[in-house]
Formats: sequence, structure tokens, C-alpha cells
Amino acid sequence: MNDALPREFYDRDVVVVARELLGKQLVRAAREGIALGRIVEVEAYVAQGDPASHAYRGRTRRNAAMFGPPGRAYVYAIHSRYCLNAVTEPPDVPSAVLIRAIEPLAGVELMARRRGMSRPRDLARGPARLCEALAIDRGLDGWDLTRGERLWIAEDAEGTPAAGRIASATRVGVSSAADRLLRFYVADSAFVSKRPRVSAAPPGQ
DNA sequence: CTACCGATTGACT
DNA sequence: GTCAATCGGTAGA
Repeated sequence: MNDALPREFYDRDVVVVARELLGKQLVRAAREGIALGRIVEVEAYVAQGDPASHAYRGRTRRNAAMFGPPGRAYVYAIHSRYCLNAVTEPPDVPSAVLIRAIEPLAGVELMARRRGMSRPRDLARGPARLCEALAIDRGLDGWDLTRGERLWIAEDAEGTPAAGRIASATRVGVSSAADRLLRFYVADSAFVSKRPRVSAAPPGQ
């Protein structure tokens, strides 16, 4: 059950992988112990025609992992914090899934210590919070997530959420391609980082 | 080399 | 809701 997902899982269309990553376990094994949580929010960054992607302007030192094989981690820094992606699709097709939030399942005390706070809901709600809680930094950039060591993704006993529980929305913090619905999250999870603006939905929704 | 700017977060009105 | 800290990446002089 805690086996790492195989390379073939990641070697598919990035949107398909993004949706199927919901409900999976993100597992981090470090010297201090194991910490893991259920993925509840992701964003897809596509290889072609996506100006919001770090790979849009071609390969650089930072985004090199996105151009590598599927199933590797792409870890980048922003505002002095780190964010984790899972690389998808074949080499030289630079697509990736940003892991935006997890629901802590085990190693909660360890996560709390790393975060310097303990409210479970806020431990890993957000891409950089999640990395802090799991001690993920650029040292794990390019790490092979299929090895089942240090950092990997595994099936969870609850399985993939039913399609009706999965919502899509615009990606957070991107100014280009802002209209595309490439964020996916478990609609009824309290551990999702951001909700879409309230729309003019009729009462009772 | 300098200048600009985020795939963010936490503090504050 | 608004706002700025903060620093690595990137582009350009």
C-alpha cells in the first residue's frame, strides 16, 4: 500500500496525472522520522502553450527537472520558500503537477515541529507550507519519486475521490493563462489552500 | 554586473 | 479584504 507509484503512472497526460494524484499519499522519510499526508489539491502546468509554466521560455538551470523523465520531483524556490512538483510525460515534454496541499495523516508532530505551529489544518495547506512540513528543499530537486525512498507518492486506502468530489478552478497566483481551469482539488476537504471566489450560485448549493 | 519579479505566506485593516 | 518581506531566477546592459 505504501509502494511508490511506478514510472508509467507519471508518463501520461499531465491533466490526467494531476486529477489522479488527488487522494494519493505523499510520503517523506527523513532521519527524524516519517511524515505523510493525502494529496487534496494540485495544479497542472502543461508543456505546450502555457505561459504560466516555468518551462514556457525553454530550458534553464532551474527548470531542468521538468525536461527530464516522468516521476521525478521538480522543486523550485519562490519568495524564499520551496514548492514541489511531480514531473509528467516523456523527457523533453516539460509538464508537471504542482502539489498544493495535503491532509496530514502521520508524523503530524514532526510536521508541527518543522512548521513551528500545530494547528493541523494549516500544517500543509499551501505548496510552500507543505514543503516546510515535510522538509523538502532544492536538495530533492530531480529526486526519483518511484524509488520509494526519502520522498515518494503511494496509493491510499481510501483510493481516488469520486469524480463528484473533485472540483476544478483557476490556478492560484498566476497572471498569464489565468482563465484555464487547471487546478483540481477535493471539494469537501478542509485542507485545500484556496477556494474560488464565491459565484452567484443560487442558495442551497 | 544591475533590475525586475514571482506557481507565497503571514500579518494586518 | 490588503500588503510587503525576501531572495533566487532570469533578462538585459
